[in-house]
Amino acid sequence: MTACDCPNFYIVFALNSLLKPHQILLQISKSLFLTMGKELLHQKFSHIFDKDLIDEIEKIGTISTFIKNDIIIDIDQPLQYIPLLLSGNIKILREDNDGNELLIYFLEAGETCTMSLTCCMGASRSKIRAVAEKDSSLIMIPVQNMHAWFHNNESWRNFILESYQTRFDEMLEAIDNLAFMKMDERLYKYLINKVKLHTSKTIIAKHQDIAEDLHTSRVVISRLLKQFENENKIKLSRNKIEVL
Amino acid sequence: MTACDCPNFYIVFALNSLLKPHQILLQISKSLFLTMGKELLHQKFSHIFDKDLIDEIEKIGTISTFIKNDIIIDIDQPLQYIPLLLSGNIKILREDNDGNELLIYFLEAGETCTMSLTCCMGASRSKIRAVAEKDSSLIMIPVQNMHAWFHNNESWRNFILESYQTRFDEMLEAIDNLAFMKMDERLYKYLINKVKLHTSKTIIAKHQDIAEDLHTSRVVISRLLKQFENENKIKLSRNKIEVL
DNA sequence: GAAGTTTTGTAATAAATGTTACTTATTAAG
DNA sequence: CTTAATAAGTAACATTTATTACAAAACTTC
Repeated sequence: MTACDCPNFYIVFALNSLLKPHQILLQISKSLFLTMGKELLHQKFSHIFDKDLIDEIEKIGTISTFIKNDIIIDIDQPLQYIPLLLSGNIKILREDNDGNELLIYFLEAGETCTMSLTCCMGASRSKIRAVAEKDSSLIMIPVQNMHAWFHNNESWRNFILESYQTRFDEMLEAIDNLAFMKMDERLYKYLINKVKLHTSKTIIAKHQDIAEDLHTSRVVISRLLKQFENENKIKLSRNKIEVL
Repeated sequence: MTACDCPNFYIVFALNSLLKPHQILLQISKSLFLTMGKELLHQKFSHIFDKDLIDEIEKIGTISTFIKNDIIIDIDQPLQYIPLLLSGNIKILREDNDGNELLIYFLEAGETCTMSLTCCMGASRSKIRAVAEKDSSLIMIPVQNMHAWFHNNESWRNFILESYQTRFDEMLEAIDNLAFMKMDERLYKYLINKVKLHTSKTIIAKHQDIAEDLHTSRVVISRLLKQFENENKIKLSRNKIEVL
């Protein structure tokens, strides 16, 4: 009997990463898992895609799940699927030759990664790294379908164009941040952004992690965070930042 | 008799800018002017668009010319036309609230400004400034046509997608430059880029202009250029940099 | 709860970039 | 040719960010 024939089996979240002790395996039925995914697909995308397309995505797409910090797509990895984000958040990072990282933007549920669009179009490899910011679920669409839909489905075409536009704006914002803002402003904006994204005043992160996202050093971040605390903008504790 | 009825009249380059003494008015016939534009359209775009589309562009598009340093599109300006670059080069700049500029990328003949695509799609205003880097000619397509073609012409659709991809890559490169490179590297890359673009080893520019493109101060550029000269990478004179 | 590990705090210093102020060179205009 | 305007050179200093080094605090593990 294969896993597929069994109505109840363990869905192991994030098969492509090592599980850490605190990461609990959930015992759910495969059908429940798929139902949840489809539910999310309808919820997040039914106002974007027409009925027929939703049905086709449901039929063709495969659902993948990732836990926090999983690498979803890495740099230079060839892309055969377009991901639609059903739940969670994904951060899109750039890396230089020396391994320095920089956060470019976040993806939220109901969005796609435009980078993967450009890669799939040009049959090239990923230029960015996508990392799960929270536990996340995706529905993956094979490139062939994506191409076909682009030529025969208007709602898909509009979705792609709107995605490009959103991402373009975010890239411009990333450029503005780097070119015109000092590190303290960049950090504060980063904190506010995180708070919005997680709809919680409390950010769970180490100074080191933040330093990597902003491509600076841990000491710089600690220094600035302490300064923010003195200005009563935030409250610091180990692994935790509360934005006031 | 209006200008249009006259077979020979002065085409004033860059009607939207003040002419400087050295800028010569060319006396050419209107029909020659249009013929040249159409010739360029065929030359630069016939391998991109199908025959029918070229014909339609020829019929619908209006040709505009700009001289060096003309502002073609400014920030917050509403966009009703998509420009296709027939000849010359255009630089795309970003500006912050304090008026600081930053060069994002250059456009070459045969390309379009993807920014204007995103703006036209969303019926929003320009987020960037486009400045003629050389004397340039454009063919302008009204937004309505652009929309229609997107839905019924595959070569146009592919052109748009490829434009997005090119521009995306260039935005990523701009981000890399800002995030990972020091000013000396950024400046050297800028010089090399200019040399390639103008297919000439000699760059005609003031240190102040370069400083603005890279969003730094004139003194910093002068210092670094002098350093490059000492390293025999370039040769400096007033308003001129020769790359060796 | 002792020992080890991880995270944060902080000072001292270095390097990169930005600013000010002034001089010198080059070109343009009369 | 002289004067004025513009561009470039340069020194001194300020600010921002990066680096190094180490100590203190907060958690983990046994």
